[in-house]
Amino acid sequence: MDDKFLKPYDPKATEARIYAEWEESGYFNPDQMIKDGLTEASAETYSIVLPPPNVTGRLHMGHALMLAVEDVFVRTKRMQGFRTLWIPGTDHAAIATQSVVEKDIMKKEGKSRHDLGREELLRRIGDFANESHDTIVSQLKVMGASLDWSREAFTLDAPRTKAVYTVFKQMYDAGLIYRGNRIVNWDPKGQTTISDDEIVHEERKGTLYTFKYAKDFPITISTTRPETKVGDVAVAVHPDDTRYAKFVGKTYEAVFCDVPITVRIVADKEVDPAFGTGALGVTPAHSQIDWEIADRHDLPRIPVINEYAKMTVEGQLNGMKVGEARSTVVEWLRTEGLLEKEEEVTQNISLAERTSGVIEPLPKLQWFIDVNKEIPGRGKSLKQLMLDPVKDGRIEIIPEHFDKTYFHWIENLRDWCISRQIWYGHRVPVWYRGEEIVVGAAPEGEGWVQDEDTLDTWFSSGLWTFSTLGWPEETPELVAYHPTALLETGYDILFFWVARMILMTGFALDTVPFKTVYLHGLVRDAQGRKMSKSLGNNLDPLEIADTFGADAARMALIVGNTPGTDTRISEDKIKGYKNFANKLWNITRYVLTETEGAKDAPLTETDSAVREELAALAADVTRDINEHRIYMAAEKLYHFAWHRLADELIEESKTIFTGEDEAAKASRKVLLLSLLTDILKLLHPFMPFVTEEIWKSVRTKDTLLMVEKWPATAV
RNA sequence: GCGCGCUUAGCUCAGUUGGUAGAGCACUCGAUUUACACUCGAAUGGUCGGGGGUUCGAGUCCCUCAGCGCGCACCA
Repeated sequence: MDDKFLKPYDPKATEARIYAEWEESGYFNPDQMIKDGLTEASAETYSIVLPPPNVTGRLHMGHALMLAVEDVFVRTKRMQGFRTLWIPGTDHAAIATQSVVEKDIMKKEGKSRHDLGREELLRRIGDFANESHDTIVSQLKVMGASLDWSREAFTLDAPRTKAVYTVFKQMYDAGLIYRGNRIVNWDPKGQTTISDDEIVHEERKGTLYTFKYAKDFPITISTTRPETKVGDVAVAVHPDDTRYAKFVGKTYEAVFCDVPITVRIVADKEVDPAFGTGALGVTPAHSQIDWEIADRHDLPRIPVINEYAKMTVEGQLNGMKVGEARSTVVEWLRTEGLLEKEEEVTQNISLAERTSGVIEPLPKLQWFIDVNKEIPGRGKSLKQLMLDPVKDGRIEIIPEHFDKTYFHWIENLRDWCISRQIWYGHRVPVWYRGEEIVVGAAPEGEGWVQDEDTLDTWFSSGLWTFSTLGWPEETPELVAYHPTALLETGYDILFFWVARMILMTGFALDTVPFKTVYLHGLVRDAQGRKMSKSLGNNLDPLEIADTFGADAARMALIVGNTPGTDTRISEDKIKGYKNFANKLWNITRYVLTETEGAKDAPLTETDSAVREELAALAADVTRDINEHRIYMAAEKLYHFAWHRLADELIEESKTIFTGEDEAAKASRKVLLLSLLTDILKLLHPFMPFVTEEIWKSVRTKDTLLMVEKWPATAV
C-alpha cells in the first residue's frame, strides 16, 4: 500500500496534478482515443458543446453545476466506448461585455465610449475579453471538465464570424432578414435596441390621467404617459362602441401644450371599450399597438421623443426629459381645466435587463428576422422550424413540462430584432454605396461603407453547435458529431438560446442542433436566495474547489438536484462530500492493506451474491445516467460505497479476516478488490479526481481510470 | 388575463411504469488507542397542503380549493 493513504485525502495537492495528466494523455480528444485503440473508429458518437461562458469575468456556481453535469455524461460515455467529444469555447457576449468594460472605464477614467472612439473601445474590450478568457479556461480545468481543448472556439473568432456572415447572407437571400423601420425596444441608458427577451418587467405605481386634448374636443381619453400625447394622430374606439360611433371618421385640430395636433377618430377592434374611457389616444411612433393601429388606418407617425428619452417638439416641452415633460403636461392640463381625473394605478414598466434603463418604444431602422414568412423551397416558416422538432420528438426537453413553456413562447414570438447599436460584436455584414447594397462579404472597390450596427449576441450563439464543428465547411467533425447528443443549460435561457439554436440549425442545416435538452435550475444559497454580488452570498467555485476539492463541489451540485428545479448549496453540503472523498480514500487504505498479495480465488456463495448486488447497482446506475437521472445515480453510488461497502461489508470482513475460514478469507479479498475497482469506475464521472488518484494504487496496468471500460451491468 | 411548477421528517430535497413512506443535514442517546473523528452504532421524527373521485390498492392518476414561486401577455 502506498504511504499516501496514511494521511487524509488532500484534494488541493492532487487535483491540478491529475488534470495535467489527463491533458497530457490527449484523451479528451476522441481522435487520440481512436489512435490508441481505446475507442473504436466506428463507434457511435456522443457530443456536447459547452454553453460558452461570457467573457465578462469569472465563473459562478451555475457554471460549476453545468460543468459537473456535462462532465458526468461525457466521462460516462467515454468509458462506455462512445466516440465522445466535448467542445469548449467562450462567448463574446456583446452587450454584456461592452457594458462591463464601459462602466469600468467610466469609473476609473470618467470617459464614455464616445470619448474613446470605436477602435480604442474595441481594443480595450478585446484586452478585457482575453483576460476573462484565460481566467475562465483555468476555472474550467479546476472543475475537472474533460473538454477537448484542441477544438476550442470563441463566438467572435474568424471561423465563427464566417459562419455568422454565411447564415446572415443565406437568410437575407431567402428574404427572412430584412431592414425595416419599426417600433423597437430602445434602451436610452445603453443607447441600443434590445430584443423582447432582454426586457424585465417591474411593477410600479403610476398615475392614470383622464383628460381631453382641448375644451371643444368631443372625447375624453386616459393615459399614464400624457407627454406622448403631443405625438397623437388619432383616437381609436371599439367599432361596436355606440358612445363614440357618431365621431368615427371625423378629424379634429387642437393645440396640445403648445403643439398643434390633428386627431382623427378611428374604429379599431384592438381597443378595449371597458378600459378607461374606452377611447385610446393613438401615438404611433411611441407605442407598439398604436404603430399597428396606424398601419391599419394609414395614419402618420410623428416622433416626439428621441434616443435620449427627450422631447423633440415645438414649444415649452422641447428638450425636456420625458419625466419632466410629463409633469409639465399635467400642469398644463390642470391650468387649462382639461384634466378630469387622476387615479393611482400599478403598472408594469419595462426595463432593460442589462442596464435597468426604462425602455422607450421608438421607431428605428433596424435589421429583423421574419419568423412567420415561408422559407422559399421549405414550405414552412422559422416559427414552424422551431416548433416541429419538439412536437414530433426529434428533440426531447428534460424536464418534459418545459416543452409547454417553449410552445407558449413561440406562439407569442414576433420578428426578432437582430441589430444592436453597440460596437462589440459581429458587425452587420452589409455594405452600402449610395443605393447599392452588398450582403455577406466586403465588396471590392471604393466608397463602400459597412453598416454601423452589430448583431445581437444570440445570433452567433445560435450557430454554436455547428459553427464549432467547422460549418460552413463540410468538415469530418461536422459529419460525425452533428446533431450533438445533448444540450445542457439553464432553463433561464431556453428562449434566448435554445430556441435560437433550433431556429438557426433548422434553417442552415435543415436538422436539429441536439437530440436532448437538459435544463438545470438556478443555484441558490442556503437560504434559497439568488446568488448575487449585492447580497455578497456568492460562492466562488475556485475557492470551494480550493477548500473542499472540485470533486466535493461536483457531488454537492449533483446529488438531489433534479433538472428544471432550483437547488440550494451550502458549504455544509459540500463538506459532506469532501468527507466522502476521504471515505473512499480510507476504504482503499483498508482494502489494499488487507488484500496485499492476495491471489485469485473462487467466491463464496455470500460473496457472489454481493457481486451480483454490485452488478445490479451498476445496471441501475447506468440506466439512471442514460435516462439523465444523474442525481439518483450519484446518490446510489454514494450510499453503496459508504453505507454498504464501508459500513457493512468492510465491517464484516474484519470478522472474516480474524477467523479460521481460509476459503472465506480468500474469497473476501477478491470481492473487496473487485468492489473497489468497480466503484471507482462508476464514481469516476462524478468524482474524477479522487477516483483517478486512487486508481494509481489499485490498477494492475499503467492506465488512466478516465479511459477504463465502464463496468459490466450484468454478472 | 393565459400558462407552468411547487407544497412529503425540524431544515434541504428524492421518490422512474400506482404495490408497506426515503436520503442528507440537524437533534437525542451511546461507542471508540479504529481503514477513516473528514468515525461508527442506535433512537426519535411524516394522517405526503385541504377536500372529493378512480382503483383491490393513490405521495404517485383525475377533479377542486388554498398558499408559494416562476414564465408570458396586457399595461391607453
